[in-house]
Amino acid sequence: MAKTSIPKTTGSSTLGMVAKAAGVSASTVSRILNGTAVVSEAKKQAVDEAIARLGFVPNPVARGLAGGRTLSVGVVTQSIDSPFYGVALRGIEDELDRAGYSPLFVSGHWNATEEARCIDMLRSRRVDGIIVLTGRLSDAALKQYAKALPMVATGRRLKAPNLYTLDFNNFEGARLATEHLTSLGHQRIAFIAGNSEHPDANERLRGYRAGLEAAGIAFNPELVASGLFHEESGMLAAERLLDTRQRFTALFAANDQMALGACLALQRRSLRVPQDVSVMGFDDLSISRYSIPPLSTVHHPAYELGQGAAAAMLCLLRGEKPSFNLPGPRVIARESTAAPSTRP
Amino acid sequence: MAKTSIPKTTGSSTLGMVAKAAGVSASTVSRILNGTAVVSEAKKQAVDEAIARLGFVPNPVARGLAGGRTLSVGVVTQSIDSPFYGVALRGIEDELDRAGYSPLFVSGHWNATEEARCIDMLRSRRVDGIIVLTGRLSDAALKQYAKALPMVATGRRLKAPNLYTLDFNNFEGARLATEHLTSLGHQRIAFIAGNSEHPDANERLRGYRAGLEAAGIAFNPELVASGLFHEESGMLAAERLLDTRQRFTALFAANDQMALGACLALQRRSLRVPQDVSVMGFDDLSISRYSIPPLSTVHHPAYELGQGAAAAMLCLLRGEKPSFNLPGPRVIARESTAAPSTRP
DNA sequence: AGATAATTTGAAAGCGCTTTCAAGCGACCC
DNA sequence: GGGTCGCTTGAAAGCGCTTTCAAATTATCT
Repeated sequence: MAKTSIPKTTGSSTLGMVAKAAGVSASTVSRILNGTAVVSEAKKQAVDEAIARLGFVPNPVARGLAGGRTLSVGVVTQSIDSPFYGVALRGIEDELDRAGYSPLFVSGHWNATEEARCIDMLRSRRVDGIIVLTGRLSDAALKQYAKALPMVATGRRLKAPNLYTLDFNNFEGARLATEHLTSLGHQRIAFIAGNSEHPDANERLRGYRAGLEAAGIAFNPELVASGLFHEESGMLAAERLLDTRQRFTALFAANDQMALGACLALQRRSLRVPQDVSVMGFDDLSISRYSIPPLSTVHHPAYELGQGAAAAMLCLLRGEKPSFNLPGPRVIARESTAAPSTRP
Repeated sequence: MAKTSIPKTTGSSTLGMVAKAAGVSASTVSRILNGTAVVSEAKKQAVDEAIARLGFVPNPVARGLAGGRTLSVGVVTQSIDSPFYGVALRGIEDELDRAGYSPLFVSGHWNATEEARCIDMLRSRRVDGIIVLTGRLSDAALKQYAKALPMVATGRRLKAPNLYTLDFNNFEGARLATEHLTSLGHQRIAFIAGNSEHPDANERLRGYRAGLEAAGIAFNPELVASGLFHEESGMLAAERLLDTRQRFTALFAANDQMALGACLALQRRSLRVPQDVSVMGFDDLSISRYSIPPLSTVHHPAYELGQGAAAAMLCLLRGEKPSFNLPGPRVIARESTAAPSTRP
């Protein structure tokens, strides 16, 4: 185990002590700390020196009470252990940290009521702003919240004062995925959709249909099954698809987790991926690179999404207008997709 | 999208307003809120009614400043998007939530210095206690911190006032895994260890050796390669193992992620799992149930670990002595392990 | 030079809550 | 019946910081 410095006695020096030590008033120290006003160079020196000597660290709690700003931003995610959003959280954390802010993560569990509770809680904790990762809150509610606090939301496209949204192009991603499959020569492409309360799910379904259409393939509702974005549901959906006796040479799932579940279902029925059925996912989870076979998928820049959301929040906090371009979708062709075998 | 109630105007009523509305003093309201002292039933009624009518919610920031308690506990994890610790975080979140506390997650990135910074930060935010999920901080540092704040740590076994630790029996888990393999008839069992700065890594290696010994199999250092607990490193380690030309019929990796990476390496060399090589993981990540083939592993109760840590913290906070029994390790035999094929 | 405007600075009033401290008030006792 | 004790309650003093507001200082102008 690495050697660790013994914790210093809690930074319990206060602004008042710094003021006294530097021979100035508390207000002056505060002003220097916040750059709220011009202070003579001499005093600034003295104060800086005193701060260093006392190892003073401002107390965010007191700051929050007095000034209203806590240097913390609330993050409403849906499940703290989501493999996809987890990466986004890391992006948020990194970006916020750079600016001296800290995130406050809370989970809404895909439930509007709970998300609202989370937001109330965050507000009572006086966060300076709130980032909402997708979720089920209505656009109206979000706009309403933005009247009181800077808000950034992902997974939607909204314009409102004090609110910034960034959205990944799910439609285009799914269209590209489908195109990848059709260009390999697949004609009968099954689709495992996400649950339709999820906005992304519908966009991806639309993209799938657009991709088919572009290739002149008729949409066949019998080739579509629905899942809940996790492995188990993907497995079940694939089984249902298989049970319909509809033939298909490729299977596109609305996310990697369902694709992985589907692969297992195929394998259980002795169908080989990709020789018998090509499988395509969506999101590019880090695990997908190591599945067997490595999963072809659409890269979804989760880290950048989180980072961008945080950067936008920082802008809002500074009173600037954020502008951020999320990388577009791109197909990652790995080994789970191939041309259909010649004899069907 | 689900319909959402419009956010109520921020709960900006204060304790003072409640006091006035109920015709009592602020102190009385505070006492009722905290149960700090006996208050006549009549006033209690009046206050409760006023609280309800005004929709009053105590401001945790002010509470934190005045009373020192913020109803929040800091959680030092190593990476917010770890598939294993993510589940533990969920356990913490759930358990804390039940008691009205909220977690403050920060990432130490497996770096003692950074962990120390995190703890300082948490303390400056006046958390009521800190949970450290494994990590690299020295035991001494932890004990030191515990002098100032209740601490709970996982991944070690320590006795100190105001400090509670809970540790999973990694040794026994690895021993059981090895036993599972030997009892299937494997004699040549390779091992992918974790990096040795990680305490768990060493325990698991010990368990592997103990398992071998119990079966009367000599430990062969050439059959051990080292990884970094992620897929890529598992894949690389497996390749190194394969390159040594040492024969082995089973491969045990110190965690699931490395096991999954190893599976891919085997597949790339046209070795079938489990027919040619049995593979065993450790941790039982949710994904492992859906890998191909589904991975045999040792169940590590991450959720319960988090929950237990949180419960212990709540005890400490109440001034009680925590006592919590973590479920022991148990082998989950899935399809990646089988008896070795008769002709080697 | 005297007056006025522009700066720097400190005193003091909170932010919303907790927590002494002591007052108020019946009950209880000899 | 006066004194003591135990209980509920309110006033007031903070917690550590920000932010008016006004005083003190310096610069600027006629």
